[in-house]
Amino acid sequence: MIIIIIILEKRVSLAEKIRSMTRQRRMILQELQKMTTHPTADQVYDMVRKKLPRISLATVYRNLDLLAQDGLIRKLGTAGAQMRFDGNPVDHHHIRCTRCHRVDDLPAGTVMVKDKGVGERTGYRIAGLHLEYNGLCPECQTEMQKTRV
Amino acid sequence: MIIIIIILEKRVSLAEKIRSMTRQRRMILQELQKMTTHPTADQVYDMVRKKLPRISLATVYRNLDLLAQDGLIRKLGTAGAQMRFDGNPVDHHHIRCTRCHRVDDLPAGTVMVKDKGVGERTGYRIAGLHLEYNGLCPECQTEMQKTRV
DNA sequence: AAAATAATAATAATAATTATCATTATTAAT
DNA sequence: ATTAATAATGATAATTATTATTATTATTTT
Repeated sequence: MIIIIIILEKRVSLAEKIRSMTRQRRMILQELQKMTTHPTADQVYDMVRKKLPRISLATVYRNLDLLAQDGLIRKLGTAGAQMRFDGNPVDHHHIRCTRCHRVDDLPAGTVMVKDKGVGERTGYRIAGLHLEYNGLCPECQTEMQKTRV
Repeated sequence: MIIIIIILEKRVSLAEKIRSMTRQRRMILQELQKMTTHPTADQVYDMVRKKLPRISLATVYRNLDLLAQDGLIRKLGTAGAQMRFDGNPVDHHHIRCTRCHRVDDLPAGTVMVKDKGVGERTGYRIAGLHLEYNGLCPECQTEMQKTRV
């Protein structure tokens, strides 16, 4: 008689893991959806604290991140990253790798931005614009393939 | 007899103040112009240190900032700022005030981005793009007028 | 040459974000 | 339902990038 014992490191689930919607997470989402000001994490914290006074700032940061991962909210801009500098002051656009964070130039003429009355519609006195693509760079694409099963 | 004495807080020059090009500033500019990698401040620091071993990281930060102010180099992205979150996950663009840093939505249909073969030309697997205008918001425009002489 | 101004190097301070970890809550298994 | 396993939280420490401070050195102006 042969007995095979398999010990799994983790419990296995065939279905995709669904994140549990905790009171805190729900409240953060609710409050953020009410605001149209594109708040910072500590501004969200201040709002949520009125409803859940014992919530921690770390919980707010963690959940904002998870909610963004799940596509329920968005992070703005390319902030969070470290500042980068370009020795070429002539207007041009960039593309940034989501994995290794390297930044490349977009060849001139690759993109065309056409706007009509941004200043008029927003009331802003326009100074400039910033356009950045993001994706997986060639090197990281091959790296990803190696890692795949 | 009336004697009027005017004591100026600063020496006054009719011409625009021209920043002196120090050895350190020149070297930072030179090295940055050689690099096409859009380096971070500490990467510039590492390069420049090979030539000027006694230079300080703070000097690198300071001069990168001044060089950007003078338009000789560029800062990338909207980093440096604090991360902001948007409760609306639907694709749309933004405009940010350079003075008070508030962020507003751009009304749908204000901007059209047309690109041809970004993936093909760069080798990246494109995931998305981020477009952000910047300028002076209505409130800051009036504030600026008040401050004017 | 002397006085005034500006820039630097070294380092301390700040501020935003992330990591740690004991405790509590939630989910799954028996 | 009870127990075991997993995940999330709150509190706080740690980290990291950047900015501020300051005594000293360099550069300009008078």
